[in-house]
This record gives sequence, C-alpha cells and structure tokens, in this order.
Amino acid sequence: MKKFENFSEWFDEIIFNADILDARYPVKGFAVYKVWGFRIVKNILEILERKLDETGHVPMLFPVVIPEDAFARESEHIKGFSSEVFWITHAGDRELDKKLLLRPTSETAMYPMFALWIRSHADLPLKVYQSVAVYRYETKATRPLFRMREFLWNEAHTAHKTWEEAEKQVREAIGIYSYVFKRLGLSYLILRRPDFDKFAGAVYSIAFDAWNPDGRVNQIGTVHNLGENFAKAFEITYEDVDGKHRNVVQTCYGFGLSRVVAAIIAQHSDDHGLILPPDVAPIQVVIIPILYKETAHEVNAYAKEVYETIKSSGIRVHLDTTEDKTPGEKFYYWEMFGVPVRVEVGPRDQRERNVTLVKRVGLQRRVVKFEEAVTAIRELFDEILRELEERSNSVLKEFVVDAVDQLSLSEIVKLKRRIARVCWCESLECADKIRESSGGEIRGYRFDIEEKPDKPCIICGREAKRVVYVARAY
RNA sequence: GGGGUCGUGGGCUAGCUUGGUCUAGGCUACGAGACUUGGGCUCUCGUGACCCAGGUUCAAAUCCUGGCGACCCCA
Repeated sequence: MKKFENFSEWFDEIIFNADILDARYPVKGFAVYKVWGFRIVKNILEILERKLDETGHVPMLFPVVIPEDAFARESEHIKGFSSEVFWITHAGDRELDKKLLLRPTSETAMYPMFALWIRSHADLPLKVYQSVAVYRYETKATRPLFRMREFLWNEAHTAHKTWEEAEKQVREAIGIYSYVFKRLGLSYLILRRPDFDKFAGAVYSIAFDAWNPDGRVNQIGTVHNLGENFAKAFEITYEDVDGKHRNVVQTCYGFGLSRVVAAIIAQHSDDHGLILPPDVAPIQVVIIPILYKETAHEVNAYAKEVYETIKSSGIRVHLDTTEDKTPGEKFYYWEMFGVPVRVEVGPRDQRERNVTLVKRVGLQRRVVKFEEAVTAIRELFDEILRELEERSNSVLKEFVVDAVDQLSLSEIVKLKRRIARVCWCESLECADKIRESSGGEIRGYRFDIEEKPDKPCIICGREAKRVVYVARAY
C-alpha cells in the first residue's frame, strides 16, 4: 500500500496493523485505542502536560455533562456548537427536567465555576488545563483519528486582568504547542483564521494546520483569545487594586491528541509501516538476537547483557526472544510498529563485543562497540528526530504552491491536492468564490510571520489585504 | 441534505453477470510440529466466514424487497 498514492487505505492499514486504533467499534465515529496507540497518546500527553505545569498551568477535571442553560449563556458559542451536541434527555425511563449535554468543549462547564473562584486581582491569572474526551456529533464523514465523534484532547483555559495579558498568554500557548510539535518532528502552518471561521465566541482564533499526504490539512491545535465575551456571559469579574470590578479577559486553547497521533503517522511513516519520533515511541529500541544452533547460548547471553545495559540507562528497550520467527520476520514486524532503533546481536557481534545498530528511517546499519552502545543510541535518537523534522518540513514546503489565478487555484487544490497560497481582498463574496472554485477553504493567514500581498485579489482584482492559505481540510 | 458503490473467517479478497459442481477457493494472521535463522525460508496438520429479516425457487453467497452498516463523490 502506497502512502502518497492511496493515503486513505494506507492509513487504515497502518492504524490496524500497528495496534493504534480499532475502528470496528459498533458505533460510528467511536473507536478503541489499542495498546500501541494509547501508549503513544500517553507519551505525547506527558510532554505536553509537563510543559503546561512548567508554565504555571494547573490540572483539574471538570464533569462531562453540562446543563442546557449554562451551554446557552454565550449566544455565539451555542450557535456554533448546538447542531453537533449529544443530549442526555432520560434517566431510565424518566425524562429529565433539565436536559444535559456531553461537553463538545468545556468553556460552559468551567466558566460558571471560574465566576465563583475569581474574586480579586490576586486570583489572576487563572490557568487551568484538563486532558479529556469530548463529544461532537460530526455530520461530515467520520474518519479514524482525524474526525471522530468522541476524541481526546487537552484543553487549557485562562483568565487575566487585561487584554494585553491575554495577548501574552496567546503567545505563550503558541510557544507551548510549538515546543511539543517540535519534539514530534511535525510540520504545520500557524494560521490566523478568517473571522468567519473563528471559534464560536472568540475574538480571534489561531490554528496549527499540519500537512497530510492527500493534501488536506489537519488541524492539530487551536489557540483563541476570547476577550470579555464569556466573562460577560458568565459574569466572571474581579475586584481590581483600585476597588473597581472588571471583567476578566480569557483565552483558551486545545491540543488535539487524536489528530496529533494521525499527523505523526501521516507525516513520518512509510510503506513499511509506522515511524515514531523517539520521544513518544512506546519501545525505543528493540534487540533482535541472531541465533544459530552452535552459538545460540553465547549469543542469547550476550543479548541479555546488551539488554540490561541499555535498560539501566533509562531507554525503553525490548528484547525479542520469540522463537520460530526468523530475524527477517522480526525486522519487518518491528518496522511496522515504528520502533526507532533496532539492535542486531549476532555471533559476529558477540565474538567482537560489538552491536549492530539500524535506524528505522533509512535502515542503514552501523556497528559500534558494546561500551559505546548507549551513547550511540542516544545520538541516533537526536539524528532520527532531526531527519524526521527536516523531511516533514521539506514536504510542507513542496505542498504550498502559489496560485496566480482562479484556474491555477482550482488546479492546485483539486487536482494536485496541495495547499494554495493566494492573495485575498478579505471580502466575504470573494471568500465564497474561492471556496467554490477550489473546493477548499480559506484556512487563514500566517501568524508567525508577516506576509505582504504582492498581487491583487485572486477573485476580484482589487487590492489584496492578506496572503491566505487555501486547502481542503479534515 | 442529494447521488453512487459495497457488505464473504481476525485482516485482504475469489465466487454473484448465467441460482445447482460451494462440503465456499486463495493470501495473510492465529494454534501445534518439523526444518531454518545477518531481511518475510520451506513443509505438514489444525481453528475460522456468506450483515440481518422476509420473499421467489425443487434449490439462494448468487435473484427481489426492506432494514442495518461501511466507503466514495457532491452540496
């Protein structure tokens, strides 16, 4: 199965064969994370949550149910989400007086509590996060990991005294996510969404759009400045030093764990199977003993010694002692699971007290001395991450193509399945036409760098205000 | 929301047009064994499937109706 020719089938095969996700659960849009997938999730979470802790966020856990009246408090918010909400209407055969909904996101679960907790400026800033499943009745076709009706994410919610502080928080959030994505070697565009596509209830939204082999973009994270919109609706006020009561200014941001797993698979993996960044690989090193009858005993003993040494250095290592499988079969097996480094230990290595190291990316062999094995493996980890990052980055560069007119726009997005870079006048009419003629959506303009339009609007020919990116999306 | 394609062991599929030879074939996976072992070796044996409910018929995996489910395309 070929990644760049038939992405969909390739992807389904990988998540099934590598024990990431079993999508055969009998409810559409819901699936089971299997061991390998869930361990990867936990490893990603560990990196993210540590970073959130370091930057002054505190973990909490809010209920999965939200009462209807709280959900309806902010008018834009309810407009944006009501069509995809799961409702709880009954308990047994009794109808509930007060309908409850399963959180599609937790603003309306958290903010009534924020209103109770925040009394004075001394309570600010408040920075809370939780890692939970959320529920959205997607009407578009659901896809494993990319578009689920139940999906895992980490969401953070903050409250501040001023707009400036909230702005600072937005930048901190972008920094946190960028840091995690870097350790995963992912490439993406940081885009400020056009106003018509911002989060329901936000002043503005920033999103991380990762590239995908089929040309669709995969939104793996979002950061929103909520301004005072929710503070007004939920009456979240504080007493300032001057004794006046003011609304807090809020931000919130979400990190899509399911989609980040999808992005790791989609960007890094190849036709042999998964390729995992060392930081999140459940097993970082697998040792394959090469056994021959005459030397089996010595080689096994040596493999065990190698195993103990690597293990004691803190690396997640596994010794494959399965019998009745040839080394070749084991190579293919562990390649499917994306283990970053393979250590081959055979009679030759044993005799000379060497080990043979093989990287999952590229699969070149190198022989090092036993004493140098751990150091060499750690170097390989760095090398692997750098390679993944560079490779992914160069694909992203290849994927972004400048569109000069409507014809080339539709060609880039529809036929070539790429991300088009176009100049836009910011009018809604032209946005609609861009959508119609390309089949893609305006994802927004760059947040991290400023791009000045050097051409007129691709649709109307008037002066362009923004350089925007257009792509099909998950 | 509209249109289309398709449901066969755990996974991928053949068979369906023209009903019978299907006791449903293959690959893979899984279990037992032998032989191998520096890239999927070979062999023997074994487990395991026609989405559901009706209908047509002497006879249904195959035809018809309905349901459920999946996938693709368009809005």
